[in-house]
Amino acid sequence: MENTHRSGCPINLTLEVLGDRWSLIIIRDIMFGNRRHYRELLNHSEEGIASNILADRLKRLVENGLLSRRDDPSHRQKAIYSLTEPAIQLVPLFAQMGAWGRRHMPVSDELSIRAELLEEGGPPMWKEFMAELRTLHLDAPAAGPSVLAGLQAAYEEVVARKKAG
Amino acid sequence: MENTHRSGCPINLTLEVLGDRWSLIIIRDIMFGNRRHYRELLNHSEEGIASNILADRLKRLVENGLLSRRDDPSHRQKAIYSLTEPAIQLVPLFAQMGAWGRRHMPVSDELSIRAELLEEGGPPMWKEFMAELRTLHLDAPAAGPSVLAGLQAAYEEVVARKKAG
DNA sequence: AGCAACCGATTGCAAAACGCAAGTGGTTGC
DNA sequence: GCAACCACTTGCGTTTTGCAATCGGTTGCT
Repeated sequence: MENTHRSGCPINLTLEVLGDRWSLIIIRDIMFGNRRHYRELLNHSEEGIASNILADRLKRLVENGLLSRRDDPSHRQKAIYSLTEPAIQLVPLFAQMGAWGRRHMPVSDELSIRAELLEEGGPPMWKEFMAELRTLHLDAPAAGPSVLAGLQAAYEEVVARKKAG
Repeated sequence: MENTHRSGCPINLTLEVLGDRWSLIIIRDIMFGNRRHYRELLNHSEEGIASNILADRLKRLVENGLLSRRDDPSHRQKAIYSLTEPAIQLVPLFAQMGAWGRRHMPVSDELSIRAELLEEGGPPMWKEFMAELRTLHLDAPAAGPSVLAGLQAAYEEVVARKKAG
């Protein structure tokens, strides 16, 4: 028993694992941006995470069972980070966080379009998205059209429209 | 422009306001435990928050518009903290956090019964609960039976059963 | 074979946040 | 008048964060 918890409350325990300023950012980038390597997470980070923080969080998230890490067969030094089933089940939480942020915080258009679609899609879309994440991260059999591709296309359309207009 | 944000992403902005180990704990205690005074939050804290951290978080949450603070007419020194509408709209987020924690973390029975009921009740119950919170915190007109009382009764029943059994 | 670019981190260091215990100045009830 | 209570604050040692530079190893290109 290395780990002593503050309390057995579900909300507290969730906060003990995910309650900091970076853990969910990293999971978000893996989930919605399909960034699977350390270097991708570091260089494309919208929020500018520091390399030591990223390394620490990846380690903690793997220890806590939210990510898995395996070697990349294409490069002896590369590691591939994947979502685990518990992390995939954070989709509804992300949807609610996005919906709340969109309503109450000064979000930007291009970065909130995905949250908007995810909110409008509701639980059926979340389930579909989770199934897709399982095929990407857990080697589950693929099925149906891609929610991720739809979200990405919508994002790129907003970016393009902003650039044009 | 006092505040510079890491990015305009809704999830990031939500984390900038709520992404620490205490802010949501405090809102949870006000929301589900109806603790409205500093001393109540401090002394009945399941997780043992320190007094300076509590003071700092209350200040920040008021500054960020999640709580409001007003004088208690019954005691010149007492302050009453209330949820604002943005904080009340965190109910679905709490429901998802509780559901996730219950599935993936070592929760205790008596502290997770409320999360279970909130999950089972689904969006209709959340809406009802939010309406009730508005009457408690925003002086909205009261209506219907009390979700909060139901959650509290269920919690106390589990506690009593544990004590007896 | 040599070399630049890239790989996932690690290190050093200063600043900020945290956690604990004690204390502050004031109010209330008896 | 006095103990209990009120919302906080202070001091201080520990931990975490953020930033920049660096590490030893791998890869692709020539």
